[in-house]
Amino acid sequence: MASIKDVAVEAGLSVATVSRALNGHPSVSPAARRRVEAAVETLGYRPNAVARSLRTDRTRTLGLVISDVMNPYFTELARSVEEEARALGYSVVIGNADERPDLQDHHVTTLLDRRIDGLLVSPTDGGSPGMLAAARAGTPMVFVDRWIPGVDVPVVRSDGRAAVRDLVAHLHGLGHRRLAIIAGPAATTTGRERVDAFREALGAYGLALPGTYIGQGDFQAESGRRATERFLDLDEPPEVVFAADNLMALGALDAVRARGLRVPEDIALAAFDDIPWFVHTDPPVTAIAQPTRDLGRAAVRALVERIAGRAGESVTLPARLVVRRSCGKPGKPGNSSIESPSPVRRSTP
Amino acid sequence: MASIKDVAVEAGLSVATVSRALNGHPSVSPAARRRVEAAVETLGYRPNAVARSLRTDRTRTLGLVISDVMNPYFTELARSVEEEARALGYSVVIGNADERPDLQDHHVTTLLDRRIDGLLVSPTDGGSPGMLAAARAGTPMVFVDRWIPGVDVPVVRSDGRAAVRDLVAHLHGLGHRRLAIIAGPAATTTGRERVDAFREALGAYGLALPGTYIGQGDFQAESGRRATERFLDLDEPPEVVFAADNLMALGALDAVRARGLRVPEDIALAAFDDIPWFVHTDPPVTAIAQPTRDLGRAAVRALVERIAGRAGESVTLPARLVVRRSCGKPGKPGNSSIESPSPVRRSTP
DNA sequence: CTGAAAGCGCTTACAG
DNA sequence: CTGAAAGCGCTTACAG
Repeated sequence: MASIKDVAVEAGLSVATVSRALNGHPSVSPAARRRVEAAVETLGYRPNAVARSLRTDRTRTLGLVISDVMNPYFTELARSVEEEARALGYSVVIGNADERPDLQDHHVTTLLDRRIDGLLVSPTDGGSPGMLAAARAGTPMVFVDRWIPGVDVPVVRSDGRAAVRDLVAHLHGLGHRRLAIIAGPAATTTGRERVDAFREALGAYGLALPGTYIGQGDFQAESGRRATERFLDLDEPPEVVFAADNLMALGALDAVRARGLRVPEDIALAAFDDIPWFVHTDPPVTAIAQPTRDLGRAAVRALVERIAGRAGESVTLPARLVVRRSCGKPGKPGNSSIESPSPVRRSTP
Repeated sequence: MASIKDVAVEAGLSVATVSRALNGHPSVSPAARRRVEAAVETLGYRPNAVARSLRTDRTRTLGLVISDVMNPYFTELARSVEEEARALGYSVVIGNADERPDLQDHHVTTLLDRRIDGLLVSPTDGGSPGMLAAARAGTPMVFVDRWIPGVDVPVVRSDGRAAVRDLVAHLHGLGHRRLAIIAGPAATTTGRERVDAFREALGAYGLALPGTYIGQGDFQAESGRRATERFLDLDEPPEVVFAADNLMALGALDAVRARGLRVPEDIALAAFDDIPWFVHTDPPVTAIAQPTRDLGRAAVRALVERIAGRAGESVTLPARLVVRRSCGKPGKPGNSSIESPSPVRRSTP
């Protein structure tokens, strides 16, 4: 592969001048510029980004460590992060932590070893040692979606509190009184917050959230299945199950179906995180939608600010309720948005 | 950030000895090794992978350029690629081409500039100039899922021919005679092959595949919707729509539902690529499942072979039919596998 | 406007 | 077993 030295020889110039021409430095004569261009063309030369990074101490690469790529929410987040980064001249390298602290550390370490310019993290499980060390060491960093209290890093996330209130209003309006939740890991902020918001919203209606109605999940489908089975085994099973993410909702659907029960007739279901498939599940699932694209964009912008040595602001965007049919026939759901995309006909009248 | 020089000073050794200790070179005294370890520990030293790469001309990084991260099939592929790569000591950088040749070239170029050791590609649209140039230039490369005829690169893919035959047998057994397909881009191998396999399988039953029953899609949901609308507008609409990927099937479901029609009563639906959600759509979708994990693993292994200068073998794995309810009441579907995961009860008896 | 030289942080023959 | 030195491919003060 041709190096800058080859280009210099071909162009009859020094590597210094070639470098300057390549980088659009002003003090290069038009003639030299033309000869460099010609040489680059004939040699098919491409600058070696590794060498350039070593010299400049910048890689123009961002790291993104997320908890689970297979989760459509994170996939969409990753996509919008890459788009915005590309627009700003950065590449992004994704590390999939799979909700495992050790894997999260593996990726953080690898990324740092490769000298990425900044790190976007949705921390698994209250943060892993390596991740916390990186934050302390002053690596430009921004938390997305989840964050770690007490760590001085900007946070870009969405606030589901209002949407959860809308959801509970909707459920209460449909006559439901025994509401359960499948929570995410208590070590994650989103795991805790969604339970807190749910409990608080129930409180406004004088409803309690007993321990038996809190299923412990890990944001994976299988845990949603198990938690739902336990709910169904109770002497007094809940009338509604609210899954704190879309994968646990999938597991809940599995469990309900496996018992030959129906949603929403036998038990209602709602989920945090809206995904395209929820329109087509049986029944379509009522969900809380995050402004995922905007979150990704804001996170990248904040990180690039940090890299430039500026503050990088935290951003909180509201989530919103999307009512479908999985909780029963829609009533008058407060200030929530109602989705009626087309002349939907129910197969069971 | 501490460099190897700092470690050398701290340990009272030369950088050469530190480097050797770090790399597990045999000719380092136990005493020196201990001092290096101690120095590394106190300084929190981590080798700079950029410098190492420049020196060794290897990055231990693989590039993966796929056509659409949001497609669950590719997400799963990416995941298994990363897993296998990690097991072999490689990182992987993913580029999302979004079915756009220009974006594919952007990623290939960026990846090559960063001197990745090898490239895994699922080519968009018959290949982009930069990608073809990379292949000619001898970059270690392997095609996954899709490939480009005439380009001398190992191909790891799955063969859906037998599964498509099983599908057509299943459909024929259910009494369907007017079968349509929503094809992928004709420029992609998977776009063409699935139509060919379908036509061939129909031929075995003396059924034709008229042009009006071939919808031109682009593997995105929206194109599935449009193609389905056109089918439904025909004087004699098809009885079955076979979508060549899962996203176009989603679009087809949208279109059918928007007209107030039902699957499978009004029109049957099947899809290439199986995904977890197909179990929970209304109705559950009959699909052809690829051995995605195995494909990812085999692709990485072939690429690592190539990087090592060896041949790297092409691999073709069979896909298989998974019968659910979207084509009508299951009959006796030849040698296909029938999925009945649990005591499923149909809500409409 | 141009070039010679230093240096980024490593690894690795070479000599001892 | 260890160290001095060269060199990977760039960029960038410095001098002219």
